[in-house]
Amino acid sequence: MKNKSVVAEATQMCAVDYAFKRIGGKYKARILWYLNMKKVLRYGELTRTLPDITTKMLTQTLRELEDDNLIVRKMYYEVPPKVEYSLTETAHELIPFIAHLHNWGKKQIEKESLTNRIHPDERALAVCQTECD
Amino acid sequence: MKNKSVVAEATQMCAVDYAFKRIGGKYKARILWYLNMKKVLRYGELTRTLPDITTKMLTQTLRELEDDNLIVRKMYYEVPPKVEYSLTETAHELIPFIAHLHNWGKKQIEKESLTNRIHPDERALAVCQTECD
DNA sequence: CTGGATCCGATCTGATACTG
DNA sequence: CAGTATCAGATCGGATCCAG
Repeated sequence: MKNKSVVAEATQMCAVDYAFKRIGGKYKARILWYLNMKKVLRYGELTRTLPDITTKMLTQTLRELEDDNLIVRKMYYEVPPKVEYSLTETAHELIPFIAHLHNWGKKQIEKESLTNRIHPDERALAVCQTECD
Repeated sequence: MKNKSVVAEATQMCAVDYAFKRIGGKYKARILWYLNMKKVLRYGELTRTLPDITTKMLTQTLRELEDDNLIVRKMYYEVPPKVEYSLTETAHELIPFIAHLHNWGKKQIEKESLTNRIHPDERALAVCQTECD
């Protein structure tokens, strides 16, 4: 049951390293990014927003983000259950970074499309660009 | 011998995800960060700058960064051998974000030191802060 | 609807020994 | 000095089934 929270075992490492450990999971940055755009998302919405994630990974990632104080989990005791996730203030401070990273990534992807004769309109990007932008 | 370069298999993913794949390795951001500070580093210098890395990981990481066009490897055919690593232009565009991440990480670490009664002067941070700042 | 639990292969990381 | 090679351990990620 031990989540691998990074907080509370910090220190002894470079701040850059630390930061990456905290948001460097396979889906963490994306989840933060989406949460920033939509402000609030329910579990099911996240599942649909990240079509490639399994429930296990989503739950696990959300727990780690929560333990690391980057997201807030708000439960409504109803039937059927309802849970909402949103960013913490700490996470908000990270958004500019993720935004820049996103722009940089987009630029690089476009650059590759040109040099590798991959047509940008090949449907590949379409899925996510609509989500990201 | 296949290095796991991210370039050329891009697309089909979110730009944030893509960017993270490219600089998200365990040591990648740190190496870029140090290279930015020192401009040029030799293999041995990198080994000393990242005291916890093994030669295998260092070599592997450097190769991936090189394949992904983030660092330049310059060999001097001398005895003893000499190799210098430096950032590419593309990588330079990334530095502001890493700096941002670095500041965020530092802030969080300090915050933790307060709440978790870990004394900041416990030698833990000393090693790296002198390198990072 | 929002997860938890388990099993298992893939991937990543490290320790150690060796080399031009 | 700047790596390479090999083996093994650790961690990650996914599939599947189950539950309040």
